[in-house]
Amino acid sequence: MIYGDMLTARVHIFRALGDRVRLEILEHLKEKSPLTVSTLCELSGKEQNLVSHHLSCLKNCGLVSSKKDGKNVNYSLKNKNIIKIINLADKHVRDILENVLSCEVVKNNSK
Amino acid sequence: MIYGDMLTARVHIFRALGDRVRLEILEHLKEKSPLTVSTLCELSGKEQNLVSHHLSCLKNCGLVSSKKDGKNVNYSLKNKNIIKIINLADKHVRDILENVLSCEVVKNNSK
DNA sequence: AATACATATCAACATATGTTGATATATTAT
DNA sequence: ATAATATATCAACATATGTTGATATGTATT
Repeated sequence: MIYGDMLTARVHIFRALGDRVRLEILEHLKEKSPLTVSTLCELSGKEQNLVSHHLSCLKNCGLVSSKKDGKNVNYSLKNKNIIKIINLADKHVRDILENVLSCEVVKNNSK
Repeated sequence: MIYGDMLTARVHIFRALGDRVRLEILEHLKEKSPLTVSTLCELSGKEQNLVSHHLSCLKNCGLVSSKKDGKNVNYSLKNKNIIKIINLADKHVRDILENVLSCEVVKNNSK
């Protein structure tokens, strides 16, 4: 069986990923890294304090890294692993959609 | 940019994974599938209503499947993709640990 | 039919979490 | 030094979520 600490870490990672605003931030960083906080605010249309708050969560969970540059702070995806996790989640969603679409009952009715 | 629906689906999947009890259930199902609700209760030491509740969440999110067998209900992991996602999360945790351990400052101090 | 067993569901409560507004900190420019 | 900009943090509120206890549903057994 798995260690309690690893389980806790798993929970934290998935919780960090289980928020719309944070996923949007990651999506922007996936398209272009690094980005400043204010740029992320513009792109997401969210308030600065909210974006900062979520960025600190993402950073605590090791999903993004930050580097100070003057009065700006540049955020980047921590590594490619995060993209893999998100892609697998997307694949899962698509697989489930396929299951639904392959339902025989629906298939027959829709003919 | 990603579609809103896909983003919502992502959030749901990660939220479903971001709970200790649900991850424990998945861990048990990873070791052995299928398992009945009562067996999962014994293994996890949780109440039946709680386990049922979380199983319905896991099922809604397509992470487990169920099959009725008399008065029992057998639950299984939906597919191998879920194991991959969990493994990637674990890898991420380990990667972060490695980052911490490779910190030069700490290295020098601990010599 | 009555009972026991397995599972699901509901209401209520406690807690965690996201959001907002205000404010603090730090850096650059005037 | 002062003002302006960028970011972080805090308290307070609203909402979502997990948990618990009670109950309902469905199946097998006697």
